[in-house]
Amino acid sequence: MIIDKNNLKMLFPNLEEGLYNEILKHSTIKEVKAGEALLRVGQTIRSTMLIIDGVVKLYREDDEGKEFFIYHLDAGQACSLSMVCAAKHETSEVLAKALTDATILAIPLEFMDQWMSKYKSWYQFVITSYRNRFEELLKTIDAIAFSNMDERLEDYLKKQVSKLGTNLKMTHQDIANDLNSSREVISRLLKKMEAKNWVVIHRNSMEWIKK
Amino acid sequence: MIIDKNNLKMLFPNLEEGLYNEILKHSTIKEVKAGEALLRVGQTIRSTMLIIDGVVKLYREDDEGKEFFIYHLDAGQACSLSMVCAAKHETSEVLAKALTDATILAIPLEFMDQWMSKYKSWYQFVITSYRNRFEELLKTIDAIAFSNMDERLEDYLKKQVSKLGTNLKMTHQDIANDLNSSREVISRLLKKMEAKNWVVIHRNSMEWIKK
DNA sequence: TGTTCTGTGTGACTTATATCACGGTAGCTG
DNA sequence: CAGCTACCGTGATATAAGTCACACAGAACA
Repeated sequence: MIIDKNNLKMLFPNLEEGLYNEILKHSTIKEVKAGEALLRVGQTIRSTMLIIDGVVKLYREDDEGKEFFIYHLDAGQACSLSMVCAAKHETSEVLAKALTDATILAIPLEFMDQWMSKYKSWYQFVITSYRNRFEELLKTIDAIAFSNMDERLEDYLKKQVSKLGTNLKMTHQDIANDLNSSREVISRLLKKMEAKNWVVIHRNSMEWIKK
Repeated sequence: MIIDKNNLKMLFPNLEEGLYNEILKHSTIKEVKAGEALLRVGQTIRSTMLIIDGVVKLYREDDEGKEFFIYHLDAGQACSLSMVCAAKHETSEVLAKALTDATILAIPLEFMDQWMSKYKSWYQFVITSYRNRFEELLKTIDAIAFSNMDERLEDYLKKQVSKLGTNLKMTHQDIANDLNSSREVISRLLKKMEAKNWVVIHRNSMEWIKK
């Protein structure tokens, strides 16, 4: 994928002219295949990552390696954690996996500090990213603290639909893993949703038909 | 409480000289009584808050007003959310309550932007605050996603002890509210902990004796 | 001093979710 | 096509947590 100033402007509007040039000059492009991890727990972060294309999923891991889905990142967003960590030369607390094939712009960490004082628009962008990610985390907490599995499943599917369209290619086991539940539970809940005409279940996929 | 440059330096080390002066010049001091709310959900945030003295508890609220405890803020820390929100003139997503009597330094939001580009130490401080708060949130998610109530209760009590000492003046109902559980459940779990000699239960209080 | 209130303890029961055990089936692969 | 494997459905059962009902005890107060 070729990235020029124009598509950078489309994805990240409101940055200063000079900043677009610097980004293009200093960043490297990473192509990631769907399913691949682009950041692992414990990995040292050496660059800030901007999502150019595709969707990335962020996970929290427990001691036994169970992966709990926390939120999505779309094109035009930045991995906030990579920004905080990068600024402090620290390691990742999360696992990031490409949901679709994805293109990532990696900006070496030394520019974080530099641009922060040089470009007001960069500072605004970073702060806004943080706020948005923080809010996502709070919503995740709401879901697990206050909602039952049926609501959480509904939310989860709606989010997937908003990223990938109504035809969801995933198994019940996949969903169970993301929600830290079990296949049987998800199967039963999906059946109930099918009875309510929210979804049509196939093998290895399903179709979300609820408006 | 009188705040001068010296105690500011003690609480927030590594800031630039000029920045301490600016903080003292432009901020106002707020005294809050234990139990009082210093920030409500939906409230517009007009200043960034630094904790000078005391302990503050942050909560997430659901639609029916149930309060779910997320983390503590100590003296020397900043309310990250007040920083993000302040920078964008937005409203609060959380409820902040004083756990003890507390002293807060409120810095009008216009200085956020200014100092960010003027003082590298301020930028570092803000970024570090974020990272730390983000990590707290992730730990909170771990707890509710991966742990049972007994572990969560233990964690919770240990945190309280680290803030307030081993003599905890709170009712079982208070704890149940913070953990979004019910009094009976907490009562039973505490009984089990007492049997293991982790805690001695009194009326309206308990003593944590586990090392 | 007795009365009231608030906090606590506990058994019985309900509910949500997890786990176990299995049987069935779609789709691939040789 | 046979046979295999991954996925799905479902009853039975287990477990954690929430709810209900009520008894009781210490503190507060009149």
